Amino acid sequence: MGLFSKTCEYALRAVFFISQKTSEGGRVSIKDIAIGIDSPEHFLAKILQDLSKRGLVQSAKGPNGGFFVDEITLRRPVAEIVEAVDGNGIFVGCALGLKECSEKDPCPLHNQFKTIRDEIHSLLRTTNIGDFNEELILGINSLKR
Amino acid sequence: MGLFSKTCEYALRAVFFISQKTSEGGRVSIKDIAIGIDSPEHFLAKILQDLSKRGLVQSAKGPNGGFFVDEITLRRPVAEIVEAVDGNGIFVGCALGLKECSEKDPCPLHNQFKTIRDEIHSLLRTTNIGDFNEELILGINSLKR
DNA sequence: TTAAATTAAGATAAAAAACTCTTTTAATAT
DNA sequence: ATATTAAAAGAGTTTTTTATCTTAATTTAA
Repeated sequence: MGLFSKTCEYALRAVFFISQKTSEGGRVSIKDIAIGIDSPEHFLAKILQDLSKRGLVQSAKGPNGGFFVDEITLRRPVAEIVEAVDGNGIFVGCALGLKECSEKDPCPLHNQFKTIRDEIHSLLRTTNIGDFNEELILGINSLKR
Repeated sequence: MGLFSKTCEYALRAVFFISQKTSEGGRVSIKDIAIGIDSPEHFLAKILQDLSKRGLVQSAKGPNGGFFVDEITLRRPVAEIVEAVDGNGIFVGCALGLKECSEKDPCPLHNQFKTIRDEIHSLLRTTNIGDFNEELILGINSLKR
């Protein structure tokens, strides 16, 4: 098991990909995204549909249509994608799955994991969707394999 | 989604529970463990069967039988339970699910998450199964709800 | 105004994870 | 020896996640 669900992994890779390809204008099709991030096309379509509804990517139908990200989206934090897909469990949940785990009534791992969760949260809140465009264009970062 | 699978959450809670109940001797039955950590009994039985094979808990059949942990197990790191159940993906995998993500060919989140993974790993390597016995007995820590 | 391109939506399928139930095996105590 | 207790093992079900396929709805351009 990874940190995120498979759906969320695809979502993140797809949004980074779209961001990189369209931050200067243009559109990119589901097909090209699926190839670009090595994901199942139809499954990805579903995921992007959902992100599109939430405004975490933009889309246009018809010829010359496709997905893209606008200025504002570029500056939204990566945390919003994770939260849209996987919920906030990774930021606030209990490591041992207890519903009522808290400062007051903690599980054995509560304090240690609180720190780690907070780090994950702040990391994802402070990095934005468009933050990797350059590295991706330069080929320093990878989104497939 | 939590950090660990549900199976792993049950495993951790169960082992902490058994440790607490038996570190001074005695046995505890699956039924009592299931009640004590609020988990499905038969499902937990499977999980403990597996942990028992791997020596991460001890078991005895028959009257006065049940599960327990011996001296050595008390001092084994919690990481071994996680690894036995969920594998090492949480310690070494890529946040975006890429197989070949590495220092050389990193995904956009590689460096940030490397740090976090390492923290999780070292946290779980340095805390041992028996480390919470006192807190559990005193009721400072909780394993259900 | 029609054909082509492209996402949206819906229905279904396959795989994995979570959970249940029944039978067998082993140990103990009487 | 036998009955009883408790885990081990096996088979099966349900739910969730992941993936596929088909059709509908929009948009554009000729």
